[in-house]
Amino acid sequence: MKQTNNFTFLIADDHSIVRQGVALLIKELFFNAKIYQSGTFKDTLKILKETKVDLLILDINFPDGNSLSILPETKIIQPEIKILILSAYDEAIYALRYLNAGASGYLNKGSSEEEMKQALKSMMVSGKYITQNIKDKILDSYISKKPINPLEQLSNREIEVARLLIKGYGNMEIAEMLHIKKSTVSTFKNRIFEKLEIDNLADLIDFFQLYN
Amino acid sequence: MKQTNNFTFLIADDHSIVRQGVALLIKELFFNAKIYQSGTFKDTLKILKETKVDLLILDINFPDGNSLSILPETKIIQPEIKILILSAYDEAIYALRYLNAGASGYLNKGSSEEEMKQALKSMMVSGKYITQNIKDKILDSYISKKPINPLEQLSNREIEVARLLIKGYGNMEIAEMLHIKKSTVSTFKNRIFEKLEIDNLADLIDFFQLYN
DNA sequence: TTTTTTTGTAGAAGCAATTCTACAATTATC
DNA sequence: GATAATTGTAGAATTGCTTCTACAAAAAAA
Repeated sequence: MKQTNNFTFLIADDHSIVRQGVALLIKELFFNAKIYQSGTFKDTLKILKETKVDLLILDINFPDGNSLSILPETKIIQPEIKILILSAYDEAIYALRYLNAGASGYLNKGSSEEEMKQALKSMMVSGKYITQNIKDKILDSYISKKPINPLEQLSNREIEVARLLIKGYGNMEIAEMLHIKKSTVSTFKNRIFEKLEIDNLADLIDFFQLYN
Repeated sequence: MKQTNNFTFLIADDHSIVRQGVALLIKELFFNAKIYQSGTFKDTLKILKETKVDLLILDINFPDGNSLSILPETKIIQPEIKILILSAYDEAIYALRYLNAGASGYLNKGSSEEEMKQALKSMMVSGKYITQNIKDKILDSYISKKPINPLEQLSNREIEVARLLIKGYGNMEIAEMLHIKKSTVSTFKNRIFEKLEIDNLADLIDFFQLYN
């Protein structure tokens, strides 16, 4: 059954097909919805300044700069706005960051149509949408008191090693630079990976790009 | 003005919103269109085997393995099929590869709705769609023979391996995925590094971030 | 249309990285 | 103040990765 409420949506994504797809979904759920679209950072802020928006649907890979920095700006312009993050990554790591920065929902692009509709409804009704997966993460973070920035878990020496690793140095090179044995470097690498719950260099590089 | 022809489309993309968006676009242009959708490699081939499809719209980042290898298979099953590649990356390097492998059109996800409609119409009318941008690339590549983008130096298989490497997969995993020996993966890794004049994964990731 | 280069593949030997175990020193926690 | 957890360090065994060599097929160059 279609809602008759007069909500206003802004879809911020640089891919017009994605915008079209989301718009279609919204129309199916909210009959009278006003839907705005923007493909750039600039346009997004422009629309936000001009028009009161109920729900901003924001793509995580925004072209000009990272979408993380839009969040605080958006909240300043429209403190009441609800923000649903649309992400191409399934990594729940990213979710916490965005939720912390002011978003109140996080949705993966790979989700089914049903999940998406659920997310949209949930955002409009209860103002938030968080999957069980992410809820678990948040709980974990409370229980274990792990910092939101996972890199804070690393000890000084671990950070030191991690920095050299992401620059592309091998274990032996790092051992020489830090005047320790290569087996020690391996141990550190292992501990770093364990703490961040990853198992390869590419993910470590991602982490440093995101959180550093 | 709407066409009345009875075309069949298959949209292969792992993101349902994208599929919805494309489907909407097609419906606007081709009134009676039959539209199939698939979210995996397997489904795509299954549908192709069962149903005659006029136009396959294929996402470049298909989850299970690379979409490049679907092209020859598709052409074997349905030699008459037209293929339009949908890419999230800037056309640059990839377009030529895919056109060479049997695609007859290449479209960026960031294109405007108008461009997309143009592409779809063009695919159905003339059987191909290539932007001026790509035409220029083709010309350039004929004239200068020198790739502007260093990644163009890599062969198809090398690109394939490189993309798995930057996702963090190890040699053995890649060997399994591509059904080759791990020593072969090592050889490829070496050739990739040589061609790009680098010697570690971190630099490879940088390269892909810059040029891709 | 030969000749040369590139591409896709792999075996074997050697080298590097990981895993498992360990331990003392520091730092938290109870 | 005593007990537990974390940190910095390393050896040995194993596993994974690189290097060097090789070869056939395809593509490009001469």
